[in-house]
Amino acid sequence: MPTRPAPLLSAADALAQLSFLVRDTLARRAAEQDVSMAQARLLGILRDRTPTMNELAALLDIDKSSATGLVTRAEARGLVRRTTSPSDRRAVLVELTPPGRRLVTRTEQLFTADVTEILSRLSARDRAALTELATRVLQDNARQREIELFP
Amino acid sequence: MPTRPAPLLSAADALAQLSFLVRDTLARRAAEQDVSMAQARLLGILRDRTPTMNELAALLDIDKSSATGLVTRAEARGLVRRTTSPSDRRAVLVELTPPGRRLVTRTEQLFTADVTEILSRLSARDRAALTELATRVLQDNARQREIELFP
DNA sequence: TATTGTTATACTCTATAACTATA
DNA sequence: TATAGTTATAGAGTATAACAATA
Repeated sequence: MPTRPAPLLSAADALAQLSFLVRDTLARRAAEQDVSMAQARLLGILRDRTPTMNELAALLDIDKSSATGLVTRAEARGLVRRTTSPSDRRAVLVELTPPGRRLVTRTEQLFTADVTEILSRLSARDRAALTELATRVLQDNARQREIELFP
Repeated sequence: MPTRPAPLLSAADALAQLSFLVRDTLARRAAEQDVSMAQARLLGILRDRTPTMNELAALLDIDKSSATGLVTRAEARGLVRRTTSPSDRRAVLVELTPPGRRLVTRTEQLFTADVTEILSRLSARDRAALTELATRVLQDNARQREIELFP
């Protein structure tokens, strides 16, 4: 087992700065497609789910009235669509349209290439370790917030 | 050497979601002190500098008119103060007030405690590994962009 | 009565363009 | 003329509170 040098950043500083780096990378790719960060996040969530408006607000951690506006603007651009839930006529399901899905796919491909580049100096083992540790942290958090990390 | 289970998220997904988690955590603590994410970022930058309005806009990567509004709102809350540059009467210097500095310090302490909690399910070894890997990624990125990670 | 979603309203943050004061 | 900063304006994103429809 190789020993590692002591980190020069605290855990808090390292995670904060890494999050800014990742965020800026994603924001740049989203902006290339004329989509804001909030819209990109919305579309990313809808990639694998068709949540109700309430569930969507919980997943985005915003108020349901904010989710209404976000979805309305995305709908006006033809990226998502509203349907009425068959099981509860009060509930609204939100799903990607084909153009919305294409945009998500393109953004994802570009962002994945960016992350590959960002991690390119790590060994394959270290890349896997970083991904696995991040996933565990997210799983712990999702469990605590009682939301599903893997839909 | 213990083997790790294969991650259920891709590196891109894991880093994207982790960045949202960290950002939301910081935003929540800032909100507790009635400060937005943008205000918190502004105050954080002013912790170690007294830039001109122009330099501030560059550091925040926003338009100078946006910086004007940001500083005006922070000034109205007594968190920052404007002074005229002695060397150029057009230029405005922005600096923290004592209450602004106290707020920065408190927010930093709270955020550090949050990160400790977020990582609490990891072993000490895994926490150190995550911090060290994140730091290496940031160092690699800073080197490539010819920027100093540690100023 | 409780829940789901929308609307009305207000504030923050951001950008573009036009403007003032100084260099 | 050029630069530093502000103002006017507009749009996105967010929250709170009140509301309608459904359960």
